[in-house]
Amino acid sequence: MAYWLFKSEPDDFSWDDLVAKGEVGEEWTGVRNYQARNNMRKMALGDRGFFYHSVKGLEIVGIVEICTETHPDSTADSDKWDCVDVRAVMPAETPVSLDTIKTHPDLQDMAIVKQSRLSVAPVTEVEWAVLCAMLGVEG
DNA sequence: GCCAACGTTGGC
DNA sequence: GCCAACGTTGGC
Repeated sequence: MAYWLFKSEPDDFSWDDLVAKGEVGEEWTGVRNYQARNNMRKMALGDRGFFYHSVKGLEIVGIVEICTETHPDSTADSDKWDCVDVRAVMPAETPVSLDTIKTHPDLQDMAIVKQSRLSVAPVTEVEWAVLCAMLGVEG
């Protein structure tokens, strides 16, 4: 299984919005960046990810699961953009802030530190384990 | 194929 | 609200 990080502005689509969608989840639409799209193309059913609030909050607030295969983005006006559906698995017991991530020695290579604009990014197994422990959740 | 101009993202 | 970083566009 692979691990990922999804960023969203809470004013646009928040963790609570995803929780409200329940087991069915929601299409992760609107990605118009090739690198982020390519990351989504590598995702598989059952992969897990972090849900991060950008702009407002600046912290990881929950765990999501990829609940569809990659499929065309229904909101795109061309056929080159794909997405997956994600559903909320569990909230973070203790959200982890960007500031904390930036100061943790094991998390310096994360895209959120090095490439802040990438909205869908891969997470390594080590990063996953470290962050799950900090979040107070079972990876 | 290069690069300047422009638009968007996201932290501060 | 500002601005740095980055990606995309389009003229040459």
